[in-house]
Amino acid sequence: MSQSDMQEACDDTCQGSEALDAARLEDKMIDDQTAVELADLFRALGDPTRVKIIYALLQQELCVHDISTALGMGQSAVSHQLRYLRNLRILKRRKVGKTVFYSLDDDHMEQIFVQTLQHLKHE
Amino acid sequence: MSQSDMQEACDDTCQGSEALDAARLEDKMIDDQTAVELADLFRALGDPTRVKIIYALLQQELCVHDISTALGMGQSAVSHQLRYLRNLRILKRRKVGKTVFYSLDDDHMEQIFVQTLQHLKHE
DNA sequence: ATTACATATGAGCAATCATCGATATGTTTC
DNA sequence: GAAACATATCGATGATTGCTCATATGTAAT
Repeated sequence: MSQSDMQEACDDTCQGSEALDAARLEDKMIDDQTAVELADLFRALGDPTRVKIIYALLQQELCVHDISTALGMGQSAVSHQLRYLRNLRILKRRKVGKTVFYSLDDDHMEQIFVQTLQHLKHE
Repeated sequence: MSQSDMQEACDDTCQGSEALDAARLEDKMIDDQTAVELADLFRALGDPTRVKIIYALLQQELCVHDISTALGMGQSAVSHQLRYLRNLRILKRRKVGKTVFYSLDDDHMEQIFVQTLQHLKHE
């Protein structure tokens, strides 16, 4: 309660915000659903295991077992993450006999990784 | 244990993976630290509130109160997220009197958002 | 100094999540 | 059909996290 009072009052005193009436701010806001979808996608990349999986698949198609071996992780954990990434249409499957090959479903991932790696290196 | 047995055995039978000896896979893997740092960055973008904050700041510098108002959230919650994003050098501060203006510390975010929004729209 | 404002911080709680172990499904070979 | 293999799924658990409430810090005006 004391917070909303504070906010009301600030509308009159905040420097720099006179130029922004509420209407203008609304216009520049991202809509809720898009924000959630964006966040869901980013969160999918927000785990070291999934980063490693995607990075490996950036270079070549791999089967579950090979990913599991490469990461030194249990097959179950890897399979869970693969399903997770597939549900978000980041990965796709290709079945050959009993083996399932995973690969990227989209070529945006490469650019996203490149940009983010640049952000890391810089500064 | 039964899992590693399964993995050993698969090395001989997995189709398509004959071309990948362990050494080659190692070479194409991302190193652990980089994976963690990448994941940390992505996780920072993996929340609707933070997405909204960054999206708003993509267009203009804003003070804490204005962000708080725009998102319809408590000042404390916003302040916490701002600190979080600042620690990862995604945002920077500029102080004017009692007001603190936040803005992006880097111009990579725009590209990252553009690419990821494209991934969303497509398919 | 006192009051009001703007932001920052700390503790606690509910919810989410990554992993593991065990088991299930699907496929090939014998 | 039975056995072996590859992957998928289920349940449980420890760890992380986003928010709220309360309070602290810093700044400006009277």
